[in-house]
Amino acid sequence: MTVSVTVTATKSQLRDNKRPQLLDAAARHFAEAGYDAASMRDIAAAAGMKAGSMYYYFRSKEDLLLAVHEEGVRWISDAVLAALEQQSGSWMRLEVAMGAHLQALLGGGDYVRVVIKVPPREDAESRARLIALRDRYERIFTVLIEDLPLATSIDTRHVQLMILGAMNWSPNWFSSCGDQPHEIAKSFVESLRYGECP
Amino acid sequence: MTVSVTVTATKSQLRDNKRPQLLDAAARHFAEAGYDAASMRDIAAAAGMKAGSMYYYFRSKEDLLLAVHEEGVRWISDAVLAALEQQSGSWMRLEVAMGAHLQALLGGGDYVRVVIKVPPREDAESRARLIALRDRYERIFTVLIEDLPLATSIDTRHVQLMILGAMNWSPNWFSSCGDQPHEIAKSFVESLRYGECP
DNA sequence: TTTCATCTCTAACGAATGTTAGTTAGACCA
DNA sequence: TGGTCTAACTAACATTCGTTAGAGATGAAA
Repeated sequence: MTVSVTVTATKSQLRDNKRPQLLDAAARHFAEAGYDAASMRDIAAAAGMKAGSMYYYFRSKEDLLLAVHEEGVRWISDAVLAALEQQSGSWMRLEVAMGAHLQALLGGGDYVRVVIKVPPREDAESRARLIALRDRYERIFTVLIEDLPLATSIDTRHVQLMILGAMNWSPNWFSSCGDQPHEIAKSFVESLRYGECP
Repeated sequence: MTVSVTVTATKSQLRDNKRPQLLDAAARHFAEAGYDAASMRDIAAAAGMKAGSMYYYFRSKEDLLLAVHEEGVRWISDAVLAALEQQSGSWMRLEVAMGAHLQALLGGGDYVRVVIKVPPREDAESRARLIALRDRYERIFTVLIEDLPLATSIDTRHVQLMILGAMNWSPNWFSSCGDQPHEIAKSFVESLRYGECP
């Protein structure tokens, strides 16, 4: 019995073996070239296949993008939630969350880069579901920001938009910056916390 | 001599010069669909021409994008510099500059949206020149931020990256926000100025 | 009226695209 | 051994794309 179980497990592992490579290749190409400029033939070649073979795993190019998106959202969510565990102090919690977000986005994470840089098409079937996924992720920051002891005149909604914008725009300049993701997070939080000099 | 000069000038003005309409159509399509998904045929149709005719005005699609970029940078630079005239007070100057930037970006400015959302291709010939143009524009904010009386521990370089990121990311959420560009600018500045409650 | 530059169109080219249909090699099961 | 499923391939299909060449059309100038 155990033998047969082991065999089937091995079999199903061998079976879907190239799906991860395919997703990796897609994530890399989408992140670097964008949706249109990343051709199915290029992605397939990077995964060691021919273009037609991909349709055994994914029904369409759009499906491939959606799969990458889901993986990316899961990845960054896990990273941020893990970083938040056992952290206390509202400012420190925001800082580690931002650090994890920036690390996931800038530290070579192709999947996350796709989530940020390559939005699903307007007419994509599962667009609504993906946007809902992303909204739920961003709600982590809603809570973190509402916990901050900010000056009463400040609109926390706008603070959140500012913070997410600042982070998500960072791939545009990071390579020529020199600082580490966590240093950048710390600096961003400081700018928010200590504003005008007394 | 002057007569002939005047005549040729009048002639070229009287001529049905569709270059501006062409640029408008290109800006709109690039802004809404991105570079690849905006086809020359669609752009031409929106300007009341056939695709082949565009090549009388522009040598290539890439050239068209570059022309839109230049126009966009000029537009937003003029808007921000005009808003800064006769404004005093470092915080107020930052606020009006941000308000003008956001207004140009969110108030239906297709050219500016292209500058922000559609970067020139990696292999584009004039990419360096355009990046230089944009850098010069962003240096307006370098000065504005260095003039702020910020807490000494704060890195003004990161403040600038945060502000530009917050602004340039705004097209992603603006439509479902409800606030006006200038209100958003004011709110962003407040978040920076009055941080932690005393 | 003829000439000439300006502007636009038509028609096509070659390349690239996402996708599909049919096939094949190999592993597993009865 | 024969039948079945998996996973990949080949070869093409129908579009669409940016771009070009050459031919008309239009209006000003000579």
